[in-house]
Amino acid sequence: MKAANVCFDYQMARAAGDDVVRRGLLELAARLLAEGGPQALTLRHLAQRANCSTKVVYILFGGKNGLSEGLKVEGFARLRFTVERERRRHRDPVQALLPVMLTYRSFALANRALFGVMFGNALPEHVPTEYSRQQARLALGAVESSVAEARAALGAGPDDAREAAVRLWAAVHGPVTLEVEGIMPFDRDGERLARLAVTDVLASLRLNQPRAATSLEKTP
Amino acid sequence: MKAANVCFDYQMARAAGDDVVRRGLLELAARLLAEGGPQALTLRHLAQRANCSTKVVYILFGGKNGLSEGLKVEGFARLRFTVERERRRHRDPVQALLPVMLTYRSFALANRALFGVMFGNALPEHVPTEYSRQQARLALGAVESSVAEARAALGAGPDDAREAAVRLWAAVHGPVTLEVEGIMPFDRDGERLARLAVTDVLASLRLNQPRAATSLEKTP
DNA sequence: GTCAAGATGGTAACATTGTTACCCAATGAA
DNA sequence: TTCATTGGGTAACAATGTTACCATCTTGAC
Repeated sequence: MKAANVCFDYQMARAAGDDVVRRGLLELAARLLAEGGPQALTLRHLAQRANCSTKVVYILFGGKNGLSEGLKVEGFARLRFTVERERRRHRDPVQALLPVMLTYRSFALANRALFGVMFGNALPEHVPTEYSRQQARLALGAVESSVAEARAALGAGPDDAREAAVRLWAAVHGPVTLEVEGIMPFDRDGERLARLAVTDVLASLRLNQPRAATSLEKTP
Repeated sequence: MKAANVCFDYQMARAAGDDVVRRGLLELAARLLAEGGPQALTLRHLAQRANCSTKVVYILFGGKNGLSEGLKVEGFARLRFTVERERRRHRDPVQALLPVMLTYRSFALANRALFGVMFGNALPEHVPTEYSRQQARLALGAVESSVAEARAALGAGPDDAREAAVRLWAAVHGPVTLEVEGIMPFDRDGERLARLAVTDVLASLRLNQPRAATSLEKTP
């Protein structure tokens, strides 16, 4: 049997241990998803492209639910990485907040299908596991750190960085979801709507303007 | 064959014309969806409960895609009705804005599965038609009217009521989606998050406070 | 070194889905 | 009356997730 795919060959990866196989299958699954949408992610397609049988998915992931779960976790890990990278690109943590949140939109547009798996119910009847929710929390943690840094730099801002992060996340999630799912009524500039959504919340949190950095102590 | 369902019997509705059949099938489909989630909405289930064959769905809707489309349109019609009803319950159009937007959340919680069909891709590989997008626009129109009324009452507010409506819609859509899909990291009060999201945008639009109603002309 | 036991994984069958080919019946027009 | 057309039921088909069965391969005890 000839190798069916240059990206990942099961028979080759098998020699390197289960972790490599798992990772390779997940990457291939993500590629199938990106190429042909959710309907293209079939156990048989995956097995064929990976040069193995569908049984392997059942051994390593326990079935398609497990594979979806793995994809979800993978997606949140990538999102977290993307957000963190953008966060590090900025010196001023206050000025960083807006671009960091807009990274959410870039990620969604660049990984539409994966985004659909992570948030929408692109894969039918998938029950999210506690583990995947934990991964989502980790991704949100990057935003939370960003908020905390900005607050520290301003000497002001919300007490509850976690709640502020959730509000920012939710604010950007709305327009991005509407845009990426193609439901946005009245075609509008998605980037502009996302930016407005973020700045509205930032203004409410008093995290928008890098007002002349006062060296006051934190006590009022 | 005995009647399989008290809600809708195909053989009985047939005598009343196609529109009744279409409406009855849609209502039954929505009920199946609400009762058992997207996986319970099967053409065979639907046909069995309706006491007919799956062929009828193909004749009236053209297949499952058409049925999903019909459900989507039905959902947007219901959403619009709900929003309009809430809008009429208030005298002061400015004070109405927040409860009107929160109706979005009530609707999503009361019709989780239908909401998933309307916005998430709960039904696989559904391509939204221009007609369904038009229905979504109609539902958004209710919000737009609400914004326009508030602006008129205040003698101020955004010039572009449509853009303001889209921003409000997107703002509330984020937290509601995260809540209803069960992805909200760190369990939070969904109602509070939705309210904050709306008020943040309202503040940005200067539509929040019914500041002492000035009888000034609109010119500055 | 040999043999048994357990894991690994491929094949094929099964149940369920959307979809459609085939066919029957009814209804209306010529 | 007869024929054609349309509505609609049955059953078959293709694709999918899942699993029973079985071959093969490793591995550890004696």
